[in-house]
Amino acid sequence: MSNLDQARVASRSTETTRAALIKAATSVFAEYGYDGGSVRLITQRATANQAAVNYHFGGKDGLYREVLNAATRAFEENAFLDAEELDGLSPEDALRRYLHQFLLPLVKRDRVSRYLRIFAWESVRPSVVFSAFVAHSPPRIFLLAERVVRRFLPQDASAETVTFATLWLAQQPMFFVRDAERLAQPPFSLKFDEDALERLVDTLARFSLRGLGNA
Amino acid sequence: MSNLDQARVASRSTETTRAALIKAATSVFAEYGYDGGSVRLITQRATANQAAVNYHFGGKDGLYREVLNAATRAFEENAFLDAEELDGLSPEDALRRYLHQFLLPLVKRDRVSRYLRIFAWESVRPSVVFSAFVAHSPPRIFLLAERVVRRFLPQDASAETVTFATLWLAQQPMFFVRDAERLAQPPFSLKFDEDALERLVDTLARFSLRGLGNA
DNA sequence: TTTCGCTTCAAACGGGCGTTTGAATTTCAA
DNA sequence: TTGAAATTCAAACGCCCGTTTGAAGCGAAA
Repeated sequence: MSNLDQARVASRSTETTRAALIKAATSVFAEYGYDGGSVRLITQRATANQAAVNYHFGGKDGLYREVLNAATRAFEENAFLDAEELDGLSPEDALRRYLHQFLLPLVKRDRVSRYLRIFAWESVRPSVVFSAFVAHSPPRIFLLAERVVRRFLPQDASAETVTFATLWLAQQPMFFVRDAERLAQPPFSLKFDEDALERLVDTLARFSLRGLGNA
Repeated sequence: MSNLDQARVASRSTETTRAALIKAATSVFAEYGYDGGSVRLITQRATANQAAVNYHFGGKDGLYREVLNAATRAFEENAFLDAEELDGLSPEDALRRYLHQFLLPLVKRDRVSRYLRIFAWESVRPSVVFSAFVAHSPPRIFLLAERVVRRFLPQDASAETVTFATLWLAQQPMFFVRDAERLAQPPFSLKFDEDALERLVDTLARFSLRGLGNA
């Protein structure tokens, strides 16, 4: 495998192609998930040849790992949410902030939003690539939900309860992020402008905090 | 199309094949969803020829519609949950009963459980077949969540709020039903026996009713 | 300018999918 | 028993997928 050697003396063209492929792959995987996103569509958006994916990344999975690496890096740089910042807030505000940040993809289409959508896809049906990836080094973003949940649970809560609650909280915003396009159409017809986003944050935060009982 | 004529004078063998295909399709679609379930696997489980699906049902989509019809019929016969029974309960008990019935597939593998799993799949990424099917006649099961939710919301709640809340409640149990196998493995390792089911119902009902705030 | 290694490219490969085909088989009324 | 209709069957078709191939293009060192 001379890929590493190639990278060391990479020409500008090489880096251009690699970057274009990673960028295109990020948007395609965010839209369709790993299994649903095709190499042909990625290379088409990157105006690159189909074989380029295999040449530069060893395959579709290698390209995806590169995207996941970039996402992990972004989250480690707290581009999404600072764990320490969370601790400085009250439990209620921490929950609210978590939901708000996670629902941002509904109105913004920046880089972090695409990463969040990819994670939302993986929370539905994890690809083998992703499973192997998180088995090696669990992404920080997954620990944020647990961090928020623990603020509410008693110290002596069982591991099962913590797992239930963490999975539960993590699912709250993911559904809306993943299915934004579908929810925009009948029979739901939900339009997500910034006001609707705030109302959704309100609703989810209220339900998450106090449930339907005090709605 | 002489399919209708054929059906009218169908031999016993015809009905046997049709029934075997529908039964096999129900289990395959419950396991893998519509897109993920292949005709080859269905016909293999039914010990039928691949072409039989097209001959008897006009295609994979026709077979799926047949399964959806059977599911709709089962739910209309209140095999899952009686809408009037719900109204007889307190809001809290109605919610609890809704969650319990919806989580039953975690420990039972009967016919209704398979139907529920199919709906859980469709709640993630609806197939075009399903979308067209529910556009024609929305299945009763989808109205149950709204029925439960309305008990908690004020009379003058906006349509958007009702939609938010209904989608929210419907998602609560679906995640666990859909991903039962995955959650049974590391890193979650959740074992769903009947006791764990009760604890999960407890947790979800508590969160849904009173949120994390009073956990 | 020639040469050599990196990169691009169009084309094809192999495999899974739903579907179609046409012949063989079974069924059942005449 | 015969003959036509209904059903089954193995095989192939066409499509999309990720990947491989080998030649062509390109840039920089000799």
